Amino acid sequence: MLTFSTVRNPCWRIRIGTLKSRTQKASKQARERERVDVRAMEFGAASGRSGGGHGGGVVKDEKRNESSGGGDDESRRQDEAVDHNKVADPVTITATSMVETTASIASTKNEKVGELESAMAEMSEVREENQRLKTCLDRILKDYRSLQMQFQDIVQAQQETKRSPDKENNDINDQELTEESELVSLSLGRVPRNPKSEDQTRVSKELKGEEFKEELSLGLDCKFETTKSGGTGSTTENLPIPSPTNCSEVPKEEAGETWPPSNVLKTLRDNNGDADEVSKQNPAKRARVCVRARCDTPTMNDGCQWRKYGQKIAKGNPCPRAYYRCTVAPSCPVRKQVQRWVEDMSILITTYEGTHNHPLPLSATAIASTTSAAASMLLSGSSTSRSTDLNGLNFYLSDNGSKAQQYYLSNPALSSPSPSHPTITLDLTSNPAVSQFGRLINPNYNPSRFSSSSTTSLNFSTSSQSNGLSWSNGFLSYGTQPQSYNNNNRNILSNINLGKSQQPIMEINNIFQSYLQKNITSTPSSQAQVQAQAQAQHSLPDHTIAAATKAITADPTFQSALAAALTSIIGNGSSGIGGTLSGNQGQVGVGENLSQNMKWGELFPPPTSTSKVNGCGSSFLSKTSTTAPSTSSLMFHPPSLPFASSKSASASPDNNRDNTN
DNA sequence: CGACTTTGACCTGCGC
DNA sequence: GCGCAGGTCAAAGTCG
Repeated sequence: MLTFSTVRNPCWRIRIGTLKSRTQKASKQARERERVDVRAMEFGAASGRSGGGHGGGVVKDEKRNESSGGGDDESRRQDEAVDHNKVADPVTITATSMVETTASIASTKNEKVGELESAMAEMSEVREENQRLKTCLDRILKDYRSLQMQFQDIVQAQQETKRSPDKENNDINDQELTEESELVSLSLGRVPRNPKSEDQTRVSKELKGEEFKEELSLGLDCKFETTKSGGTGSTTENLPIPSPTNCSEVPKEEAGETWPPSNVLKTLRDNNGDADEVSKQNPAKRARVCVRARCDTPTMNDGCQWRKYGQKIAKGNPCPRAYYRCTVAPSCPVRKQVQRWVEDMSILITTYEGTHNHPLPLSATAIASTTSAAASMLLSGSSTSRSTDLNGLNFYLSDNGSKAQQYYLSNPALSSPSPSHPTITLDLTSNPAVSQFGRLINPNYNPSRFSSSSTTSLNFSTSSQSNGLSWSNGFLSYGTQPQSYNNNNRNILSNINLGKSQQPIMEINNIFQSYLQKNITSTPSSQAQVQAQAQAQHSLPDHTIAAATKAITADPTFQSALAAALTSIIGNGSSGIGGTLSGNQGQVGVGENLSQNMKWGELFPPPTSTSKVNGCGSSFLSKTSTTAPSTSSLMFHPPSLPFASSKSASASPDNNRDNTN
């Protein structure tokens, strides 16, 4: 399974290679020494026999010096001995030199043997470590499989439980659930498979249960975007949904038709009014997601492969706007525009348009999921001011610029410049967490240049306000308020290290945030909850992990939501939980996910109580700390796993290209 | 030589 | 209808 040849960590390869080369070098040197020694002995014997063959000895010495490079102490000693032979008794001197030579040979051999032994010891250490890793891997795999089985059992049980009452409204529910299944992949930023496929159908049926609806709503907060009527979200019913399609991340097949390339548009335009009709019906397909992030490279590395097809000086900005199109798939309609912000050249504005019609690279799913969520909010909003609590996420939509929080930069030129292009801007520039996100989307990003943040884990934070993820004046922003209980809770999961890409961290983090916000934004059901929240601000940092674990374990709903997210992350085309919930089209293999297959059972044991959702959040909050987020982190994998994080954003193959754009 | 970038020309939508 | 600005095309140039 895991052998030297399959070790992915380049450091290991280097180490092993060094060991090998060192060992080979040592043995080679020892062999050469032996050869030289043999020659010296032969020479000594010959000279002893002949008693006067110096001329031949000199010639040999010259040759030997040439062959040994002339820098060898032994050779020098032998030369000296030979020279001495010229004046002293040849037999005595030869014997002496032989003794000396033998002694030096012995010492040299001892040295080399020592070197070899140490190298061998190192090798054996590596082997042992390899063995340990194998064991660890096996254990993780075992855990993963058992969890997979448990999850399937639970799903089947719920399916059976809910099947009978659902039969009455089967048709309606099927339709709704198909929509929900679409939504699953939306916020995860992945391209789902054909909704007609078995997995999707299965998901649809599984999602009939109320719990699943809630699970999804916890973490996958984009669901309201395509809910036409009577959706699952409490506040979605009254929202004017401009279109059943999403703008940026809705899969093409499911959205019916999205953002075609210009040539397609041209073709459609030529075919009389069909395209116009479609565009009228689906104005949202032109929605854009604008990501503003500090970036010291020409473009952000968002994991996708882009080809520049144009550049233009836009009005009001001396910096040219570059146009890129996604080249991961030839027919991918996604385009992006990249432009420096005129007021701060260190800020890069990247505007995404369209939906990828291909599996996203792992490193691309982070930004895709983020933009997806943002786009969905954009589409769900309207021009009127509104505050809405959607499944725990509290969004604020307003046209009133005065309501924008001070940290959220607002540039009217950037937000919704055109009615046909409603734009949402993700402002990732005003927050220490932004530096982390900036690192995520751009491995060359230097946070120290822009931020004083020193956290070591991805901190994709939200505001500490109850509505941590704020929408204001067209800007979806991640808060920068001083830390409070929410902030600290957030940081617990912010520091979860899945040992692979940072993208899953974001997804889990988002879900966790959603969960927290759901609990926080909802009116505390009791005074105890209020007190718990207040206490959370004064609790100790040591409690963070325990508190998080407790909260997670105490709340089956959150567990399920987290499980759903994880399975979607881990998931691939298999028939397991991943295949059930993920639309990742199998782009992530099981092997690559091994590091993510954390010991779920250990970390999140089955709930032992019948805690309710809201209460759980408070209990969790009451145990969390107010100190720096870096004080604790939940590691889902052994830190020494060398095969982790091999596919982080920094490893994206298009880094360089993007950086040179 | 293929992939990619550059850049001027062209197309389209929108406001006046 | 005209002009402007955004967006796209495609030939030429560049690079590995």
